[in-house]
Amino acid sequence: MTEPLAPQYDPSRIEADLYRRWVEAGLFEARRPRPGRGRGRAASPYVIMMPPPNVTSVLHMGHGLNNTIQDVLIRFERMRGREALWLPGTDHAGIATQNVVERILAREGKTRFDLGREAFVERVWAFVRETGAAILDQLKAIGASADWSRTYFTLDPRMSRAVREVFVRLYEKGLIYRGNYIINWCPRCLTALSNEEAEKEEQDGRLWHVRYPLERGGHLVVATTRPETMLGDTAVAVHPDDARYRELVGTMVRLPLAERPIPIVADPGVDPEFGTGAVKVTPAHDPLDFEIGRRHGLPALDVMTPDARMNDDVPERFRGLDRFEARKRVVEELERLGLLERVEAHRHAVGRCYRCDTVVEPRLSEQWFVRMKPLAEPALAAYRTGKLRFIPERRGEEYAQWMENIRDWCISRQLWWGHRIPVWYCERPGCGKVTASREDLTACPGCGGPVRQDEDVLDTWFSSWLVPFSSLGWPDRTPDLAAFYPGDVLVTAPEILFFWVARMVMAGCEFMGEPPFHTVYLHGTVRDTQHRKMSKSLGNGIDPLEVVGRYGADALRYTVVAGMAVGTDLILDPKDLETSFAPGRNFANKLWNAGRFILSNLDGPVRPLPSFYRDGRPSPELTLADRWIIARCERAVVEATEAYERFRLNEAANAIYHFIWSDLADWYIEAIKPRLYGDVPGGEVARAVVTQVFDVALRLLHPIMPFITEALWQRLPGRSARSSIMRAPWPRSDRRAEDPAALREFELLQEAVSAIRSIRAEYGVAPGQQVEAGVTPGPSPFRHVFAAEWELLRRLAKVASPAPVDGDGRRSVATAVLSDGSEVFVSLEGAIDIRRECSRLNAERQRLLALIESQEKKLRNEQFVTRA
RNA sequence: GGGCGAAUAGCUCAGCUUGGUCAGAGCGCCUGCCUUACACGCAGGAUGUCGGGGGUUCGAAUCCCUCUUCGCCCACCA
Repeated sequence: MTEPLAPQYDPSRIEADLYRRWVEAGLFEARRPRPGRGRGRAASPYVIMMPPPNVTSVLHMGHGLNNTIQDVLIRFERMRGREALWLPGTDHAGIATQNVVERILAREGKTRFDLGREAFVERVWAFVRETGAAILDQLKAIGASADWSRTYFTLDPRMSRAVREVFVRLYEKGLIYRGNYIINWCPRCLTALSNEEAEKEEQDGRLWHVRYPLERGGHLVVATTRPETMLGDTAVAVHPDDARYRELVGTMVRLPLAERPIPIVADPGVDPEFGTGAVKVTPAHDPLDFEIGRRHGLPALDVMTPDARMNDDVPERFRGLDRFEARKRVVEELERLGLLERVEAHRHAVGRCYRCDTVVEPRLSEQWFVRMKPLAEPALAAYRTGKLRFIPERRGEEYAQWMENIRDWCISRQLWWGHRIPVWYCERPGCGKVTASREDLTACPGCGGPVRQDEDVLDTWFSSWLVPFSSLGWPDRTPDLAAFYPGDVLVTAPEILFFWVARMVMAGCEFMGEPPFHTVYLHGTVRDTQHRKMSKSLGNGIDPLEVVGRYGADALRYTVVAGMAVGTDLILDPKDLETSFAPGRNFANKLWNAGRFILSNLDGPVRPLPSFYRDGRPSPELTLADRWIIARCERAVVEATEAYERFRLNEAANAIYHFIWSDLADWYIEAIKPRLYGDVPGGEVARAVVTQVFDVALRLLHPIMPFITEALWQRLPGRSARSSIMRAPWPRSDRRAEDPAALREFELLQEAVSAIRSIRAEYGVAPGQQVEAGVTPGPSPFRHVFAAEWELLRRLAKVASPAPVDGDGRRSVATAVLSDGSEVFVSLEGAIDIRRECSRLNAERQRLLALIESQEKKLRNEQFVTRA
């Protein structure tokens, strides 16, 4: 324990070791409040649900940012005495994980169909077990103090129980239904996607104007962005009030290429302003067309295969063509037939698969849906009544808007990896019973006939939206559930506000009767210097583990916390880690060295001060510098605490940084050196004060920089490697410490010193030259200046008692005579710098002149008005 | 098409809710220092008409209007 501390702080030597000790001591594990065990009134627990990362994911800066923020909040509240539960888990992430394994299979020249469903799922399980949620271990490297003893996986059997329970309950309530709708289909993943999973992206495209020959002669021109879908047209629609087409309604056109007659219908969904005001209707490939088709009883003709090739319902020459290939061929043929009137550039939004970026195909298919409106109402009410708040606030309106316009949630996915839909169909002809069941069925509950389970699995979010209670044991009434639901804060990136956060609120309201948290803190996105989102595909990512390796976890955490204000993005330069993370590293090193200095100077006698105060007044043993640093410390406690409470983590970081570096290191430690060295009496008090203040600083900083603060804190007198700063109480604010007089007087001294220093700098005299007993090469009057400065630095600790009073009433601490005969006084009344004074007076004069001028102007205007 | 946010030193950003004492931080740059905790440091210094224009006010980075440029979210204009 007594090994000397290296002058260079080396995080790699302490971080892993400290983390292991924290885990071994069980310091991350939340204990359930045990009423009646005499532990006194337990504070209410503080609970954060970690957004479960994908099991197969690799740590990126987004995780780093997200989890650092959560860890800061958790550590803060834990020190404040609340039983803090940060509950981690991993998500099975249906599409993403299945894609990963399919890619591995592809390298072996196989597809999932070669293995078959059962073997494929087993293969994915093997993969997941093998990679072993490495992401969670990576979170440990950045210091995450999550309760690993409660880690869940969204495909665990206990989670499956919750999923089935929810599915069956909603089904029985009539909130889950199966239907034929246009859904977003990913032709590459071969599965349906929810609206949220189909990311809209503006893209330059074209608008083709195509002539559809009227059966009674002439043409009707329709505009389309996707000509290939015309092969599946079953009507043309116009607006009912559109005079141009009124008499055509009810007549037929001949669909080119497919050579089929199709009707012209009138529908209010058509915008007469757009294109030609006539729209081709393809009910199987467009949501609006689907609605029109339904209103008019039109057939839906699906012309594509699941992987978006033209199927057998199109003329033979198009069959098997990829949709974009088919588009080219269709356009070419139309052109040859003279049916292409014109083409114009057109910018429009296309949906892309959020996982593989493939352009989604709106496709008619039978899927399972959740009726969302009844679920959304209580979730919206929770926001409106203030039971749920957002930081930043404006996100609340986004949430409300989404809730108000909510659409049903397509929950079936044509994948194999996931929670299989707990629905069984009776295979006995004539029965056809459909049963949703909590238990696996082997026979139809209606007729006893053979049953077949639905082939599809549930959207991965169907398990994640239950996490706030399923991870605590729901549907059982477990002690954990009773103790830790509802939680407090949800910290996440805005991207998954609708995917996850909104749905968790809905599930919480529906199944637990209240939202799972009261605050949603949405932080920004990590971007590069060109404000592009960091991503693997762009190659502009920063590997947090590399940062940890080079600068330490504390430096990483400091950077992301200090670098981001509420509601803004975090910009980092992937090409210049030094610039981004050196401040954190430098700060850690500064703190380390301050600690080294303090610890190595505690050998001497320490006067244990039971309190710095006697009868509410500062003890007379405290010098001005002591009282000042205690007051600054008090201010830091208040500012940091308030900033943490308000999620202003950057403000907390800045306040603590400034206190430690500018106040404690730059001034106080310098000021007490003469006392510590024994040049001046009072060393024992200085030791007591500096220990106390340093202890507080470490505790304030601990949530942000847990490792270095722990390493230093354990070395303070009376502590051991077994004690942990994690269990140290949060510093309490003490109003007696505010001491405005000490602040004011010490600040005057600081000003005095700077004034003297700048005078010295201006005349180019180096401090080293002062050593020769006032003999300086510069103009001789300045030797007073040197003497004063050095004396001042040495004696900061002693000047609390009144200095001698000059003839004119000033209590001078230092005096400087300029070569022009003018003087700079430095006194406890005020540090007067002649230049500052002049500029102040000048500014005052300017202000008065401006005031007079504007008053005159006003007067003139009034006179003018009066005259007029 | 709607809604929202941002524009402050070379770079990354605070400050704006509650107008004056706020023009700031870190990095970078310049000068001088290896002063017995720290050169990942110390002490000084330069740099901004707070995006443009207008308004309210005795006074605006801060409030209002407008323009410009970026960015985000929502939306079934084929």
